Amino acid sequence: MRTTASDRPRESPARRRVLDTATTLFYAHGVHAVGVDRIIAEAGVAKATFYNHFSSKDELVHAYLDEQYRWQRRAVATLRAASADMPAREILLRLFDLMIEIGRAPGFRGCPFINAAAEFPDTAHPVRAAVLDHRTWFRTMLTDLLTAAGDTRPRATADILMLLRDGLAVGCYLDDAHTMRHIVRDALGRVLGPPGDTA
Amino acid sequence: MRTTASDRPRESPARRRVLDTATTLFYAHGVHAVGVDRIIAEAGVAKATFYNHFSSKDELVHAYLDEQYRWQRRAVATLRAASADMPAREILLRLFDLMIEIGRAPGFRGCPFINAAAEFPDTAHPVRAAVLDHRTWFRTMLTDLLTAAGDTRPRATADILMLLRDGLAVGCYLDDAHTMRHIVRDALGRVLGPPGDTA
DNA sequence: TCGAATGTAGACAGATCTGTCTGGTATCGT
DNA sequence: ACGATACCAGACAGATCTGTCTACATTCGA
Repeated sequence: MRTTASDRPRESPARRRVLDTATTLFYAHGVHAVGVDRIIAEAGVAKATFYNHFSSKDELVHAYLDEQYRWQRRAVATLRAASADMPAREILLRLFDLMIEIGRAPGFRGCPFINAAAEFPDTAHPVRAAVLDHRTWFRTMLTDLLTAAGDTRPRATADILMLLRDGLAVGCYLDDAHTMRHIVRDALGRVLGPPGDTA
Repeated sequence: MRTTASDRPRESPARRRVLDTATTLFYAHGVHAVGVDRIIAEAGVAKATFYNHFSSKDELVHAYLDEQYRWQRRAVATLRAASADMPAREILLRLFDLMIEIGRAPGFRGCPFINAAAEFPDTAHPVRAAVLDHRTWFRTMLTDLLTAAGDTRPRATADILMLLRDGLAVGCYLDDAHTMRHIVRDALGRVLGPPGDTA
């Protein structure tokens, strides 16, 4: 059973090019710094085509974040599938390793959701709703993993891991991304306690 | 000895109004979302006057961050002066309490430096240099406090506290700022270890 | 073969952006 | 009294912003 259709917008080569280009440009330069003209020029798409697929720039921004969300969920699903036979604590450590790996990659510019929120102050804006959705998902996933790992206060610990996650994203962008692995491992060790500890 | 003058730009009522207005607008809406026209209109200042005090909008942005930096150093200096007779660990806890208090205030929109960095990708831009200066200062201050508190690895711990600081700023903006106090206290307890512990 | 869908190219409107410039006014020290 | 300084008001240039529109080309299924 294919689930390509219905709820998600129709796929087309032009739409794909626009979304890919917008993703690159929005992330690299910020949303407000990139105009529609530049996006369609680099995507090689006519303006009418653009507005045929997206009713406004705001909708494109929302689609950009939606796709980021989708990628992250897929990445986490892949990680969990590949680590199915491992203890939950190990999966957690690998999750943070994965985030640091991403943060060390050239061109990393922080968390796209945090960055977008910095540019969209209106909490009623769909972009902010997308940011909240993403955060809720991530926090819930952390809580699940911590529960499976036997953490006695999984929700409290998940809130702390959210601090580390956000700090990791900012730190990889603004500080030395190479030292971040040690820092985060140290932090995780202190926050989670010694291995096998259920406190 | 007054140090009001020379190195810092000349003070004037018009300049003051411009900088205050820009601070409010830049922080509330983001730098790129606020134009010079709006700033001078709300500041009640002529355009020529604006460009007489600031050679460009970029310079105004830099002045905005510079002032934020100044405010934070003053706030920390005040805190340390008021807590001079307390153990360093207690000062650290109060420092984070202060940050959370700020983060809970209405209109809080995250760390102005992190937000500015999200809008300025060019690492060679003066704005990014200002962000780095601020981070270096803050990390150094944490290291000093941790050293005074008898932490055995003050630099490593300071790096972790940077994670918490950044996560705190993001979390107060995007999540429930009211629960952040408990979360951060919990995190500090785990990261710093039990009171009196020098590990 | 025809019509619908999808695409390109680009003019256009109306607003807003940064930065420059002219001209007039008020204040203040000397 | 006078010159310097600071300020206000606003026109202006040139670019760029979002979004709409016209006109035409291509593809493909019925």
